[in-house]
Amino acid sequence: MTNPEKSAGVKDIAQALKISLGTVDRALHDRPGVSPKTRDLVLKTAQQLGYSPNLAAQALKLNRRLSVAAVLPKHISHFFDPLREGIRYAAGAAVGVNLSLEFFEYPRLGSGDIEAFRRATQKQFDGVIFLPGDARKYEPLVKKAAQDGIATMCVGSDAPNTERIGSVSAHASVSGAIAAELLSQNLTSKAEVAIFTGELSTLDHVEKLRGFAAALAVIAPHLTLRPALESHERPREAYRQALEVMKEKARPSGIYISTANSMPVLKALDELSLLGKVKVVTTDLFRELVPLIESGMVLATLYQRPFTQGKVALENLLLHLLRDRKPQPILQLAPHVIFRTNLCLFETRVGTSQDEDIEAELQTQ
Amino acid sequence: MTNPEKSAGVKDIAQALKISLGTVDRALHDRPGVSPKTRDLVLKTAQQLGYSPNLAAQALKLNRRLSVAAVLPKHISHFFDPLREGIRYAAGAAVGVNLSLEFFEYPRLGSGDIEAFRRATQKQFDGVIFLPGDARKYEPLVKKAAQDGIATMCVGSDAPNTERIGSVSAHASVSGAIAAELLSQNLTSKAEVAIFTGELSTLDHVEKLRGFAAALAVIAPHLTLRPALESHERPREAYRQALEVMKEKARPSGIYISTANSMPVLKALDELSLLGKVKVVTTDLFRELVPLIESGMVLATLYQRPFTQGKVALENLLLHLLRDRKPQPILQLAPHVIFRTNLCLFETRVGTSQDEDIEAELQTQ
DNA sequence: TTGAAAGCGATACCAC
DNA sequence: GTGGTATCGCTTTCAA
Repeated sequence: MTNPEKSAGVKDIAQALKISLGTVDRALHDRPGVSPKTRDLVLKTAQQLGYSPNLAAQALKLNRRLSVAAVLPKHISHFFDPLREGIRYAAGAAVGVNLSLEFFEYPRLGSGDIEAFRRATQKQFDGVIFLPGDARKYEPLVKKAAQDGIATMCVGSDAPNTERIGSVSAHASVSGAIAAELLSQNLTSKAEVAIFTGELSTLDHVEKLRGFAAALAVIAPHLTLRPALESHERPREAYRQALEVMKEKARPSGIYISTANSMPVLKALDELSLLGKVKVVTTDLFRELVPLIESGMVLATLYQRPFTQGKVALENLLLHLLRDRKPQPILQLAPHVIFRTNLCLFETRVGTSQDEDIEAELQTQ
Repeated sequence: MTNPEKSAGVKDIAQALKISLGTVDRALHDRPGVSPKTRDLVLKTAQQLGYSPNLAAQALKLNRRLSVAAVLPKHISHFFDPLREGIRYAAGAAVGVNLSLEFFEYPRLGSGDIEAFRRATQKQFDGVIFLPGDARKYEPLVKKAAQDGIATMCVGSDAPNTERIGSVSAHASVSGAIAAELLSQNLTSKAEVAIFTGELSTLDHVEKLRGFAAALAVIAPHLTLRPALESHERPREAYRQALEVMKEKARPSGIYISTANSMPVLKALDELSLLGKVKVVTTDLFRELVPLIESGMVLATLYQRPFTQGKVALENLLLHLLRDRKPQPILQLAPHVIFRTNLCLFETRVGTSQDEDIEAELQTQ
């Protein structure tokens, strides 16, 4: 039994067994060129002595250098800017790796994303972080990347059943379910509710719809759900649809907007003088939304924590790249429910958050 | 201009200037024994070359060893166990430090806490993480610790205007305000609401009361607040008070329990067949609460993220101890609002979460 | 004021 | 199969 204050290193094991450092190293790492007997002996004494490798020394010697690409859209910037910052933050916090990070941008989901991904995977990066819009389209590309030895990590949404090494996103169906619960709490009598979504080919949006509908059915039988309104992320379309549906005599009393593209809908409501009369739950947080939440015109918004998503995505990618390649971790973050009363904790980040805001970002991550 | 792929090190600077490594190091670290001229020259070229120190090498050479104590109560375990785990997690993730962590325990807040803190600060730790119950009583102790060169970090609550190097807690007044908003959403007509609190000498509890009352006044003028009920964390007392107040003819329609000690109150409600009829918002999450949230008997609970609190507390303490001692960061985490619909994301941790649950912990941190 | 060199702990290469 | 040893980049001590 040695000094328990100081954890043992390879040297200690070698001394204890009167063998060389090289042998100890080989045994510990299951490398060829060591007899089974000595291997077991080393492993056992390592256990006994409480061996734990000095990570700093390990990192120094190995001198790993990794290159990672992040392929993300420019829009919507209030979501992807903090996400990128989360990635940068995690990159800065990474110790013992010489990490080179390259960002690839494309205008928006569905326009140039596949091409950007292809461009990124052609340069031999060690890992690529990307947002799978239409997941099906990425299947062959991710497969090819995996064959080329490029680890791919989904962020913002998932591409299930592909060779990606993991994914990080806000839990979509739970987001939808929370929206349903909030509306049910605020609409006590029989009423109709509507959901405005973006693109039902995006897994994330289907899941939100699913979660919303399911929760309504279970906990709010007094609320009936209208057919989902798909705006395809086009503001005009969303505005038109909102005007149309809200002008009806039997208009919905509650609305869930499951995409960040909520302003057109809110504008329509405003013009019809329905803001505040109709209960609205939105998604994400951005500058224009702030006064609406503060004044109670919007009941709540479901914050998808883009900074944390980016941070966690890179952290896990590095874990995969540096340590043993484990089975795919599918992380689904708990969305933050932002009301007018806790808005202040998130408000610092509504602008494209810069520099000093990192402290604040960390506070609510 | 050198290869931009690889960031420059001390060696590169030395070579560029044809001076020795020692001089470069002295200049970079503003150590004595270097002429102002060469110092500036080194600093300038460091800038030009994009010098960034190899943290692994730095850590290896410095071989810092730090000792940290965490002084926390045994009860309530569903809060402090995950908090301790968060501390352990951060300790495990710390690279380049030989960290020795020692836990001090005492039965509960107010019984043995001061003594435990004193015991911990007598052994010369580099840092101490503790929960300031009655903050006033800690003032002289924290001052003494600071004089002895021990960095103290508050967790769970804060001890303002003391020499602690920082604090991490859930934002208390916002917690109270959210509770008010939830009740106001669920009680639309004129009604009374009650708040059950623990100890009004604890800053955290006063703040929750403050936030609750303030938000009620602003956004829910139709709700009137009864005088706060202080249980002093005694279950019997809470139960008695609950029975008494809920038996009245003009009983409250909404209840906010701002302490984890909510079961006695819920038991009283159950016995009076008021569960589900009275709107209840609780604090924290533990096994017994789960079915009540699932069934809608409890509207929501405000989760104070103990794991994250512990993790962040140690992370910041280490930051202070290793890097430059910065001004005190007061971190107030955004509490998670847990409804029946997002309960599933938090449920994994209701037992005293063990081993494998870390992944889940991280998911919702 | 500056230079040279030893070593932190783990790894990998080359002898034997 | 095993032992010795140079090396990663930085800090620090000792000489000059």
